Amino acid sequence: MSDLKDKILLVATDLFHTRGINSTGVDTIVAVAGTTKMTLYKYFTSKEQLILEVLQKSQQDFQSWIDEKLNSGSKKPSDKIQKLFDYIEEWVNSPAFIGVGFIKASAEFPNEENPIHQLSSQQSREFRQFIGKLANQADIKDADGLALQLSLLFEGAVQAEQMKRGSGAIKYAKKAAKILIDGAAKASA
Amino acid sequence: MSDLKDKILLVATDLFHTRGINSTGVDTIVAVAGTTKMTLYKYFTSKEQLILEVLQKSQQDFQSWIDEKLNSGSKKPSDKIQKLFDYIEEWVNSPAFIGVGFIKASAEFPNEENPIHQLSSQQSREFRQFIGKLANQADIKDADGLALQLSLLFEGAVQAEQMKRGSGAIKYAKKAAKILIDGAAKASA
DNA sequence: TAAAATGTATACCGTTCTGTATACTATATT
DNA sequence: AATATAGTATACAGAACGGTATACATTTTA
Repeated sequence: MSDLKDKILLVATDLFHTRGINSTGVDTIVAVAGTTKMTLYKYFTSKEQLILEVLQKSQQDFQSWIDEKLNSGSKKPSDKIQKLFDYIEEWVNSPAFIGVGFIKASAEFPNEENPIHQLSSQQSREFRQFIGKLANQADIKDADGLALQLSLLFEGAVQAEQMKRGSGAIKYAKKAAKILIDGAAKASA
Repeated sequence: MSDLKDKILLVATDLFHTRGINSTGVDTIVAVAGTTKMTLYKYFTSKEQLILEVLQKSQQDFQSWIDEKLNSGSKKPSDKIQKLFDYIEEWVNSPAFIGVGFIKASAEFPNEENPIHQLSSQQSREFRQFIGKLANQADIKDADGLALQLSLLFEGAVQAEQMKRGSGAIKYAKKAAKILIDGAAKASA
């Protein structure tokens, strides 16, 4: 992949998060990236395509990071789901954290027929299913139900953290998650 | 208050939620409201002012609705906080539900110096404090902590419900809320 | 060395955006 | 009847938007 395409993706990701997607013009993106519109439109057929690729790359990066963390720790399923929010807290508190793409994108593009909304919705669903798989392997009875609850905490905490950095939202989300997981584990015994 | 100002506020509220704030032009608003830009700018000094008033009115309406519900039921504090998510579920499942303004607005205006972001942030904080007051009256020990957790569930569920209507998110949020409330109540005994 | 690919620079097109100026009409109020 | 008030209709200014056309420079490849 070209260096410039990467640079454009990186810059766009940052600008979309700090200024909003609709409020960020392609002129601004190329200016910050140090290139021109001609180059941008060589790699991306449209601004919409650029947005979609930014969303995809962001989610892939996050998912890879989480996967690696989970694989480097305990292999026991019940440990894994317990550790999940510890890793999320670590990720949210890292300086590189700028938010979750699909949460913002679905707010800026509420129309369900919009491709950007559809991708956002799909990413949210996939992350919930990922949690569900962890819950299932940990032999939790209503794994899908717990996964939905944990994803609500996750999305709520990220939202809160974006509204005000250092709000401590993620810390309390983690505590809540542990209570819900323990409750669900007990119910399955 | 003028009929037309009310109508503009109503139409703007609806359009902002269904199409997004930045994606809704004042031309569209006045066209749907059946009036002209001259009239809009007689009542609102700018689009930003209109957005701020829409946010304020939306939150006031919601808060009034919740207050009334809580006052018409049991006066016992521990009942009140237990009932809170029942009312929220009723509200989310009502046909009139279109979302929570401050959640979307803070996503579209991420800059913390922006007045719209500031109002959104304040409204989120006020709602959390409202839950905290209920928790306090119910003699829950870490009332603020529980309030934060419940607000995360609230915001997460509304977010999820907006991504896909009928997702059942609010139902599971309610279950999670009951678990967290019971846990917090026990800890204070 | 010739040609192909990659990127830059810049001007531009058509559209849409917020916001305003101007002139006109209908309705109350005094 | 005279006058203020509320609203309409419409045109337009000035800027920003997404996207394209053209011409040129640089590097890679064959």
